[in-house]
Amino acid sequence: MPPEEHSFGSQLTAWYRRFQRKLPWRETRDPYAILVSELMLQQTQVKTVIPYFRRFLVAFPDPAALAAAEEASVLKLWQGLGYYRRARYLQKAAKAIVADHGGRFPSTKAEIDALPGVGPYTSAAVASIAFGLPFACVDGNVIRVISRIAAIDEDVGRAAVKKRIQETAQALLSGHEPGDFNQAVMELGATICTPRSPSCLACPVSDHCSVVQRGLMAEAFPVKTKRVQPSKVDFESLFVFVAGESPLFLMGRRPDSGLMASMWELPTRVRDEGRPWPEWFHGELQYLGRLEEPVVHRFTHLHATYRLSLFQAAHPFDWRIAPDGYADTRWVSADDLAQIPVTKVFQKAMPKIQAFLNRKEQPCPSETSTLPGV
DNA sequence: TATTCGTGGTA
DNA sequence: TTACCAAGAAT
Repeated sequence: MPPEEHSFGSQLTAWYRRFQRKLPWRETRDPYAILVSELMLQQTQVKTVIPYFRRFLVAFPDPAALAAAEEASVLKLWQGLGYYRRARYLQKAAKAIVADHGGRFPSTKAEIDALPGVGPYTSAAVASIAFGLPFACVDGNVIRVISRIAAIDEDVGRAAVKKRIQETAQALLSGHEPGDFNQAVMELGATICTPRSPSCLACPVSDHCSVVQRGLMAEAFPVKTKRVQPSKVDFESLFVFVAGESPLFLMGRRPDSGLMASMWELPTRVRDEGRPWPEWFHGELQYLGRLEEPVVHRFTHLHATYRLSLFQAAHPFDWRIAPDGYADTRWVSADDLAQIPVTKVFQKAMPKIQAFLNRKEQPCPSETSTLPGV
């Protein structure tokens, strides 16, 4: 039986259909495009994702195109978006769609759920948005909205509380168009029922909200336990270059698992004063100096500082630093940088290196080097 | 269940 | 400056 006109779901979906933001992934029902958007949107803000989404679909318009691509070219399009394993999962999913489903996107909840990188949220989102299947998705927005609607004052990190939120969302979805309902809850969380300073006066479902009805503070919900403090780590990095018409410098490809997997960066290791760089270091290189200020970068679980030392080599040489675990190393030119996926830390470091070299070369402007930008 | 995965925005 | 968090999943 259909829900009442003034029910939570009816009022919310009506609001959504009228006031929803115009977003690129809302202009298609192609399940592959929806999947791409959902993988990109994991822990990542809408505004950040939009240009990445457009570029990605131009380069890889369907699962077959993505499945056939070089991994490096996939990571290149993901460069700067973070959580790079998502890019690898997405390509794995495309390969699975080609291999296991003949290139046709699977249309059942169980099959979607089995795709790499697809968890409870993404599975429900794709199933509901692309196929109209009645599964409520629960992301950070939904947790916030439901915890306020129901005034849930228990820690949402607990499994039992998450289950309650999931079940509440599922019950509220009943009888409504699943894709619109799910997106409506998230849209409400993103634009009205925000973490701080929510706009309760503009909320289309405040009549149904326990927090509003009881005069509670919306910002007190959801209840979360505090996070662990990020640890601090000092790194030291090398910029080793060979001058010339087309200058080259050394880069390493990180291992295919762990932090920034498979991304390229300047040769870097955990700082250990007193430990010399390997033997090849001696004789081959001319020391140019080090950057005065380290490059600082904050990850979610790590606060990192990178101290950079600069060297010049007469010729490219065989470089081995296997003990520090690079999957590959290369002498890179400016043209190469357009192809190689690099970390944000590298992008932060390059201008500082350029500035250092420019200062050093000022006495000889005629020899001004043309080191590549990022 | 807890940790490990990036980066950008906000107060 | 720090803390928090954003359309989470894998291990």
